[in-house]
Amino acid sequence: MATIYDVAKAAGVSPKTVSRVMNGDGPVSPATRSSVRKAMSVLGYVPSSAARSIKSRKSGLVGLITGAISLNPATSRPAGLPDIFIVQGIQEVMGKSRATLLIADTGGDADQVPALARTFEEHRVEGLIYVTDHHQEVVLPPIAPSTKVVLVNCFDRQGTPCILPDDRQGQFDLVSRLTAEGHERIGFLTLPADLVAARLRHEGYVLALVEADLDYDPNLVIPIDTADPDAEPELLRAAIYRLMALPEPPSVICCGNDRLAVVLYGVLREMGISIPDELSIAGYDNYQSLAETLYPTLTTVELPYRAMGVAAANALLSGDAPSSPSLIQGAVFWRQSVKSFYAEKSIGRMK
Amino acid sequence: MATIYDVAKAAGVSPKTVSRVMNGDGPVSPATRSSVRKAMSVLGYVPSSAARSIKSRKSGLVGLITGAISLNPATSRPAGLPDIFIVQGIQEVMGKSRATLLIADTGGDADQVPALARTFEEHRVEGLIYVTDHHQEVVLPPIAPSTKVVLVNCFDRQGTPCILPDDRQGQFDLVSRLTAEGHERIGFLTLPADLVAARLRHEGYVLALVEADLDYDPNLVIPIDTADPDAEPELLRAAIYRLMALPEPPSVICCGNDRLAVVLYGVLREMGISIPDELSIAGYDNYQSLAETLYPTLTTVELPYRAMGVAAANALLSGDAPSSPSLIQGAVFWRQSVKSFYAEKSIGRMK
DNA sequence: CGGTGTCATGACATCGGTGTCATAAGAACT
DNA sequence: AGTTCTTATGACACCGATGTCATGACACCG
Repeated sequence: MATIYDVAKAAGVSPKTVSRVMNGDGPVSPATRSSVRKAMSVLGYVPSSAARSIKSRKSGLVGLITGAISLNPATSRPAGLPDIFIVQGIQEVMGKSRATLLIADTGGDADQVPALARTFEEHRVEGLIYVTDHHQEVVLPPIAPSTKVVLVNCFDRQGTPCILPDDRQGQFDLVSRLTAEGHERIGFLTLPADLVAARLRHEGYVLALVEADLDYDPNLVIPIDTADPDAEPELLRAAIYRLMALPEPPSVICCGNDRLAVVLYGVLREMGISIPDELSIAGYDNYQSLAETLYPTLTTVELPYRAMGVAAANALLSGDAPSSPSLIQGAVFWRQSVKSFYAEKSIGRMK
Repeated sequence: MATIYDVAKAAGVSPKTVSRVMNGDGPVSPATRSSVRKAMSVLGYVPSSAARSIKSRKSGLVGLITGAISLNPATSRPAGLPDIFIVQGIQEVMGKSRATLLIADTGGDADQVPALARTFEEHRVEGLIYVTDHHQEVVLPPIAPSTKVVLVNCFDRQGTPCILPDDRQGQFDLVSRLTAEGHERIGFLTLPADLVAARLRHEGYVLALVEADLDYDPNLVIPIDTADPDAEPELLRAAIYRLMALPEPPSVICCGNDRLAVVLYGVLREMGISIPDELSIAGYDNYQSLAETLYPTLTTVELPYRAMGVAAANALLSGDAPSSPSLIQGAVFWRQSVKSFYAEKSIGRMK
């Protein structure tokens, strides 16, 4: 591969002059410039970013650590959501900047993270983004303090800047919308309580009930163990029996996430309960390929992954990473699976 | 950031000795070794890969150009398939090697490719993988001949090493399986003929008929224009009418891809035709999140994207990139949407 | 016409490592 | 004891770019 010296020799000038032509530094006469340009193209010269970054102390690289690529939910069942959208958001911003994105995938193994972070440090990345597949606490390996770090979908105890989905607000918005449509008995099939998202969404659920001046009935809230997907239909069936056997059964059921809602669709079909005429269903995540494909389409709350990625990349590039967690709002997507309770009642009367 | 000189000074040795400790080059006394190690950890020393690669001429980087991240089909409708699986396969192999993967996303804009390739050359990548979202011909920008290039899901006229799905064989296998199950009238809703995959799959279809000693009836083959997704249901409806109005209507319909099959499901539901009792359906791609979610689950041919990614990465790492296109086989996934024609007949008799 | 400023260019040092070769201290051998 | 071989280590140049400073050629100005 040709070097700057080869170009200089070919053009009959000094290496420094070639450098000037490339970077537009000092003044260069038009004649010299064109002969240098010619020499560069003849030799197929491409400057070495390694040599460059040695002096300038700037690599132009941003590192991204994720499991999103290997753990794409379409392949591996138990995985979380399409966190690949976070990567998309990051990419979208990085593509517009000068930075080159260095992506490392953990392959689902968190033990890989220190080694990957180390590799990034060797490449002198100017920023490091760490993305997890679900909202959780993490412990970062030691990283040079000069490297700016942004966490996405996770947080640590050191107060590293982080971008998080506003799960509490999301569930609050959904439930508020349900109450506004007349629903008063709102079932909630929550995710296991050890998940951060589950706790926050439950808080949002409670807050929305309070705001609507409705009582919180613990009988309406049933945690579903999602550890074993094969067991889910059975768990859901049992949960639905319990809910529908209540003196005042729910008119709508919120699922901890969209995937659970899909399974619930199947269970309800088997049980002969029609959605949304007999029971409305809502999910969480706006797992689009599910929510829009289902019949009826699923009302759900967006997990704003793409926006989170964008926020993370911007935080890194702008340099002023927020010191406190940055909560990103997700919109409620209102689709066919939820019917206004008023409508439901009137249809009931018309029968 | 600490340099090798800082470490040397702290340990009271020469930089070269520090280098020896890191790389296990020459002999180092145990005492010296431990004091160097200590100095390294105290200073938090991380060697600079830029400085290193200048002399060694090895960057340890592999570049990947793709649109898979930004063009994920779950977000943008008209896009192709989850080519992200190709990236997964590549990642899977790279993660096990020493190489670091540099990923650049075109954002769907092919004009970006030369610029991205250039950036990679500046980083002196040791290999370059170019992935497209569907089987097609491409034109590569000029790339230094020393850089090994592998194309995935695409090919060029220069005979650059490439990894392709064996579309012909895949369709052949599917149709052969159908004929083995007794189907003799096999409809085929093909993709537009300007797609490479469409041509190859059609060839496979014809070959399978020949092998089964069945006539090729052009009335059974209808190309569907997929340019405007909103128009698809109408096109499919018309196609189904035509097919079912034939003197001998098909007992099974092969769709150009799984997405088309999904739309067809909806159309058939509307038309009151049940799958697979009245008509069997097969797709192509094994777009898993669709094929397994649909009711009934969809029989289809796998587009072996992950395996293609693995093959590409291995070709690069092993160095002996195949000179001729490497065709990767995809398996037939036999699911509920196709019924044996014998079974169909017998049920018909039982009525 | 000499002094000053601008333009175009090059010499040289430097970034942070590594390859080459030299060298000093013992150990081993004659 | 002198020679040779090994072991442990350092001095120095070099990879390919860029920052600093110097220099020569003119142009401009009073």
